[in-house]
Amino acid sequence: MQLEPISRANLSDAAEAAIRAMIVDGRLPADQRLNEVHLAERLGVSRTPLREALNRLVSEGAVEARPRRGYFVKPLTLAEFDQLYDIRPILDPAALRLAGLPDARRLDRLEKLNRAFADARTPEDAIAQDDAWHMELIAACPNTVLIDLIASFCLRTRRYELALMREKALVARARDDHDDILKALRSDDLDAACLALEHNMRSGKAAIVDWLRTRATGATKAKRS
Amino acid sequence: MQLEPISRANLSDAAEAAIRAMIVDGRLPADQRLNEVHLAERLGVSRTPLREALNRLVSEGAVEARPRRGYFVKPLTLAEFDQLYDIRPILDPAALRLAGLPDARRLDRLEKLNRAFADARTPEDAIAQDDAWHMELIAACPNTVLIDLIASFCLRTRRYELALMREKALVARARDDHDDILKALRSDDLDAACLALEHNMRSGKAAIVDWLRTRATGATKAKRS
DNA sequence: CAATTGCCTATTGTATACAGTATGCAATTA
DNA sequence: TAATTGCATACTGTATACAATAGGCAATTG
Repeated sequence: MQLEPISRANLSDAAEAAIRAMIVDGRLPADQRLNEVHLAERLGVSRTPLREALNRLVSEGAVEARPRRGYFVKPLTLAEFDQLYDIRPILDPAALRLAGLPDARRLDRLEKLNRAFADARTPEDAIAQDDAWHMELIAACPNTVLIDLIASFCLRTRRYELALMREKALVARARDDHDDILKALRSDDLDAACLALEHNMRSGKAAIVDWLRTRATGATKAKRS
Repeated sequence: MQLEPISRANLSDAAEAAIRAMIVDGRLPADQRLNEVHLAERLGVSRTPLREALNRLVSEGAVEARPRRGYFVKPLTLAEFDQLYDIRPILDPAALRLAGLPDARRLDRLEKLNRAFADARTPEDAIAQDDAWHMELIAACPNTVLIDLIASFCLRTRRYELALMREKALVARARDDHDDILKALRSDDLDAACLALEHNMRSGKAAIVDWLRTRATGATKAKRS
């Protein structure tokens, strides 16, 4: 018989997930100082696993560490977003090229994921489905380092995408983009698929850039944790 | 007057650097278990900063963490190297393209660095100069996330390059590669420079792959820390 | 009154103590 | 003798105690 090993929870991982969720959905606003003692109390863990969690979030880019000053929620900036989204259209098509044309089973899964994406009720769900779609697209890529790298970029861009999705529903356009990519793949045209993928990432970027531009920058005053 | 702020040492950073050095130069062999208590004693720090250092090395890819089992020196594998070096020729030319043609001052610095590279006495020095050359080449790239990413790949590939350089001196070929890139840049031909850069990375890869293949894999038995 | 300096407090950096788990060995049983 | 089980031990995961530093406030001085 086949059993999943029961998850013996690890406090650092739990804290990391909890803090990331609070940052992503805005309960911890930009530039918020993260007081170790208060935050540890609120999460019901000690400072040791909390600090491990914070350090991982630093390497993920969600939190900034100023030595001997503390940890702060990294604000969303047009500059960072611009840079993150200039990298994805480099990485993703390269991964797809290495993956080659997907087999029939994967194509079916991609169509199913795209429908789930279109039907998503919440922004959180939509982004999760979109990420899942893109990861499935390149799942056959033999370069796992590249796959991990792309996955880490998914996490890093999530805050931006969520902030946008809260205001605008851009799912329809992205779903059509995905359909275009699938169509090219079904005609065994890898080059066209890569181009469409690049276009998908760049147009997604343009939408968020517009939104960040119109938004009054800053204005989120830091309060105590 | 201009003063450097004196470095108020941070034990985590110091430990991180010390452990990385020991891994890179082989004092800590592959698959070596890193006992927290022993290693902390040897470095003269407590377990807390040591663990922070180890966790950072994990995200750098030099160390592997098995939950509740401990930390281990990640062995060099052909598979990982293959993947790392398939990514650099994607990232570096993209960064160069974003950076555009370098100005005269940067070209001069590049030639100077290339001479220092050719004159390097030790493998460590040669690799440091090579990395410096590549980072200088893309220094004008406005995408700092991409630059940081490439820098992190430099660190991750360093162990492989050092292992190779210890046996073979491949500096001459790489120096000529660099010269080719510079020549293209001086003729204002960005496309040709990007192509030459890609070739430089791929041929470097081929050399190390050959070496890893001929080497008897494994054979480095793990001992206590 | 402005500027500087010294002290106080809050907070991070580090060390250590405690708890729980994985691994190896010995004892036991068939 | 082989297999299994219980136990001892060493190690990681977590909590907490201690040390050191940064920032603010007040006192002092010109």
